[in-house]
Amino acid sequence: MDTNALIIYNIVRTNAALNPFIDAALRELHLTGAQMNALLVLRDAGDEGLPLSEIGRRLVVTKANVTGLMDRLERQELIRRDSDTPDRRVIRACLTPRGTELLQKASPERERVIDDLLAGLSPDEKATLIGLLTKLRRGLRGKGETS
Amino acid sequence: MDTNALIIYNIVRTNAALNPFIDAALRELHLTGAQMNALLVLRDAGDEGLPLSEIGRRLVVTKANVTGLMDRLERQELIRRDSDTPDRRVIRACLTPRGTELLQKASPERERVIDDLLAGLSPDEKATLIGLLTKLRRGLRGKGETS
DNA sequence: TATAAATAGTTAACCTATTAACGAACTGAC
DNA sequence: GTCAGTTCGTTAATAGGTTAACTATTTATA
Repeated sequence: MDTNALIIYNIVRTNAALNPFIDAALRELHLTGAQMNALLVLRDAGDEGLPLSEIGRRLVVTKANVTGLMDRLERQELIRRDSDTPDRRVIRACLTPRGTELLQKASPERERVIDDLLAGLSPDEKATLIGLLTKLRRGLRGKGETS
Repeated sequence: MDTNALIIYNIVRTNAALNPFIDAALRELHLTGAQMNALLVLRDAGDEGLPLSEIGRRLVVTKANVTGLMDRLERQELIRRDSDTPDRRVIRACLTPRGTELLQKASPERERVIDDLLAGLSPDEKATLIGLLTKLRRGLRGKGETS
């Protein structure tokens, strides 16, 4: 395998290797990674929540996917949809009290897991890694798709 | 966001950013990334193909997923299932002539796309990136899941 | 003002992935 | 030889992702 293919392989493989650890911490909360990310976006947004389209932009997923995600979070009563908006096309999602409470319980644990996973890298190595991945992504811009 | 969370973010984001480019090159072949990976595994295996369970191990996916993948590749007549095996539980999959031909057509293009995507990094940077991601993954071993 | 274009969200169909349950076949211990 | 356990593959249900087609609404323009 040449160097370039090896880089793609390493990124895909590392991403895949990290997921089970992150997911395991979420399972006892009956949440998936995608659901947690959606909840975190909503928490950062504050009390009024966000239009579904904006959630899609922040998560970099399609609006069809947002519909499904919100359906499943709504079924768990972690978010609610609010149609009472000035622009009547817009539906805002926001955390329920139950959703807020779940995040408060989950955040310290999440941080602990992440810190543990990356304990093998020094601060310098972490900075280098962030820099290289960022540079790689910058090199993708304007190459065809909007990523 | 602290450094550790930023690393996770960067890996997930970079992986997501790469996928559309890789996928776009596959679309004209009517293949998905998962299907291409399965075909590549089968090509490396040679003429006799591989048991479905072994394909799952190499792709690091479940056997249920292998069943579905093979179903779709078989429908396109790129692979075939062979039940005529010593152990009658085992089903081997192997490339059809059509599957082999498709890979020959696809490989140079795939390589070209990958090289283009990584043109922004110097050889030194590429080596460093591979080293750091490998080290990160090594740090995960023995931490709970088998990755 | 009427109409065309853009935007917001849903739905349907598909692919990839998971877990759980199952049947069929093999293996080993008695 | 039989029976328990294990392995192989399939199926079904669920989740996350996609694109394409659709409705409803808003905005811009002629």
